[in-house]
Amino acid sequence: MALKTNMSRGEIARHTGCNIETVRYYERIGLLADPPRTDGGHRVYDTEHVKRLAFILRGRALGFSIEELREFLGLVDGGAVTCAEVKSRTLDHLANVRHKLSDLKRLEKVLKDISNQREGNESPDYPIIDALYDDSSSATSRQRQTMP
Amino acid sequence: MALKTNMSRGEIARHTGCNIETVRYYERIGLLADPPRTDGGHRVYDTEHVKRLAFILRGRALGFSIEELREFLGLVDGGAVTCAEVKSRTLDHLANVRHKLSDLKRLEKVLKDISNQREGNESPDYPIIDALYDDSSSATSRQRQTMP
DNA sequence: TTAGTCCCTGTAGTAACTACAGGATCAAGA
DNA sequence: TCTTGATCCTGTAGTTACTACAGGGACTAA
Repeated sequence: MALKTNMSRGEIARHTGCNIETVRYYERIGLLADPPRTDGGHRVYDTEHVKRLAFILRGRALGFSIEELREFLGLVDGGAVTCAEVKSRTLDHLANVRHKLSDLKRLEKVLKDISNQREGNESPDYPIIDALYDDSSSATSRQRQTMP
Repeated sequence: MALKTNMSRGEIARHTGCNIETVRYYERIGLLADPPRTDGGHRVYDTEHVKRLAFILRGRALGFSIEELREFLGLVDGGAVTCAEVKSRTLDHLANVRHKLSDLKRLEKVLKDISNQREGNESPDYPIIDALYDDSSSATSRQRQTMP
């Protein structure tokens, strides 16, 4: 369906499936720009706002912190970073994303195995934990989910 | 390297790369079991604790909520759920995981493109946002990242 | 023009950590 | 064995990322 323009705050919240208070929060902390208003003071959002909000929400669902998303969006907005910085940060993010990908793939496999096996038997110890655990994964090489 | 047993709280925190207070928090809310103690009252952790903690931390980094992780761990511990419930929840989680996978793959592709292109030029609008945005992704079909 | 729904702002609560204070325990070295 | 510095203990309070509520104003359909 085509995306309606000139939406209210409630409408973009409903469209993206988030709480209206979350939209408000992202505006307050500067992650979403303040949209124009009607004469009466009601906010009016366009498709760019919706896209940006949708991006933030999915990013959050994927475990990126607000500050990481601020950086992603900085790449878009052309913030006060140099070209070399953009490249270096992008590569950092890429490594991070690839780690998450491989973790998720292992988890997917285990869940698929469980749902295939399980119907009448009761094998008690699923390898779920092992799916996201390997001995080499100690500490420092991994990124944190939620900033300093 | 082989995993040391009988670790202190500080040691498992260091080994998994998390804050010592986080370990404490997970114990307080019952996500990690209370380990045995020394005569003096110091906690003593074994490899199972470490694995479980590592699992929780990665799960959190992937955007699963504490309650979702409690369910995953419930599958392991054989909580008070029926076999049919286990299956149904597993399938829910699987769908959720696959959504995250496809989102991450798109983000990976865009970041890779950026890091390949970008060196001297300045194409200003990266398709980052479009990577995690598609018009069909309205609201209700998506799972939330952080519980009711 | 009024009734109902939605939006406005400010403030306060919750989830998931994170930090700090003041004291006890532990392990290594003298 | 004693000391000393690092680490652990408990309790409490702060932070991040939302979420909820209250009291009043704007918008729209009848």
